[in-house]
Amino acid sequence: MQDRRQDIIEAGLAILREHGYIGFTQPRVAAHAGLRQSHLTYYFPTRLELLTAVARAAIDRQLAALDKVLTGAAKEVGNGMTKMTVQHANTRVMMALAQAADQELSLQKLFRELADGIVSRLGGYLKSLDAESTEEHARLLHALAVGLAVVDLATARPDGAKRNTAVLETALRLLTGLPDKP
Amino acid sequence: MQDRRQDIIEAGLAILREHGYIGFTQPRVAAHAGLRQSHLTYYFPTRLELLTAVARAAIDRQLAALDKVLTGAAKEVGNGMTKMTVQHANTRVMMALAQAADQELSLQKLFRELADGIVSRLGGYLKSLDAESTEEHARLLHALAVGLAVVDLATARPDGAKRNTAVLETALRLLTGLPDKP
DNA sequence: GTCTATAGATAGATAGAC
DNA sequence: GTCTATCTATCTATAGAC
Repeated sequence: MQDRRQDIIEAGLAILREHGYIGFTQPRVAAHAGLRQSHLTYYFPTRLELLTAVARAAIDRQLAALDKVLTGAAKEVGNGMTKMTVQHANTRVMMALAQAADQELSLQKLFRELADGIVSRLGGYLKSLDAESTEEHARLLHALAVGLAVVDLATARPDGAKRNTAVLETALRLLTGLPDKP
Repeated sequence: MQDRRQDIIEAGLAILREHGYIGFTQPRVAAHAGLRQSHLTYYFPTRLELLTAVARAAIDRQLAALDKVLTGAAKEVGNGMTKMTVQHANTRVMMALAQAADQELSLQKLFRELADGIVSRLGGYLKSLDAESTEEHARLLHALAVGLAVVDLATARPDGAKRNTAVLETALRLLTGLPDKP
C-alpha cells in the first residue's frame, strides 16, 4: 500500500531541501509527489496543515540525525557536527522551520520542541565529557551550530567545512576545559 | 527634494523587518512607499535590483549598529550584543539576506562582506580584551550571535533576552580566559 | 473515498500614456 | 523623465465530477 500522505510529506521535505521556504508551494510539492495541486489539497486541505506535517517529519529526522552523531565514536562527534552545519539542504529546512515558527504560533510550539530536544541531547553529550556542564553550555553549542550553518549557507565558501571545524573544535575545547590539542 | 529611491529602500527595509523575506513583494513595498507597483519598477526594474539595494542598506546599518555597540562602555558590550540577538525585526532582515544569498550569487557576495565586516569588528574587540585572540574566536562569537538570534526568533520565549545574556556572558568568559564572574 | 476543473487573489514585468 | 494600465504566470482554496 502506497501511503500518499507520506509521499506528499517526502515531497515537501525535498522541496524545502532544494528551494527553501520560499519554494514551498502546493503546486511544486504536488508535482514532486506526482499529483496535481488540487489533489494535494484533498490530503492536506490548507497550506498550513501540509507545512505542519512536513515540519514534524523534519524535526523527527533532525533529532534522529543528531542522536546518530552523538552516539558515534567520541573522536567523530566534532566531525559529525561539522557535517550537519555544512549540509545546505538541511540548513534550508531548518531555516524554513524558523521562519514558519515566526509566523505561525502552532509551528513555534513545534520549533521549541526541536530546540529543547537538541539542547537536551547536547547537554547529555557535554556531561559525558565533562562533569561541570551547565545548560548554558549546551545552549551555547546549539546556537553556535545554528549560526555556523546559517553563515555557511549564505556565504557558501569552498573552505566552509574547514572553517566550521576549526570553530567547533575551539568551542569544544573551551567548553570541556582545554583537553586534546595537537 | 524627496528622493523616491531612498523612500523605496526604506519601505523595503520596513517590509523585511515586519514580514521577513516571504513578505518582500513589489506590491507590498510599493504600497508602503505610497506608490504603485508598476511605478516602483520604474526605479527598480526587477525584483533583484530592488532587493540588492535594500540588502546594501541593511548591511551598512548592521555594521554601523555593531560599531555602536562595540565602541560603547566595556561593561555594556555584552548587553548590547544581547539586544541585537533579540530584536526580531533585525533578525528577520538578516535571515532574508541569508536566504537571498543562498539563491543569488550577487547577494552572496554582499553577504560575505557583511560576515567579514562583523568578524573583523569582533576580532578587534576581543583583541582589546585579550591578547590571545584568534580569528576562530571572532568567528565563534559571530556564529553564536547569529544562532542565538535565529533561535530566539523562532521560539519567541518571554525570557529570551535573559537566556541569550547568560549564554553570551558564558561565551565571553570562556573566550577571554574566565575574567569577571560574580 | 479519490481526484479534477475552476475560481479568486496576488505576484512580477512590459508597453505605452502623459 | 515620471507614472500607470495591463498582461501573463503562479498561488491557494472550493465546488463538484467520478
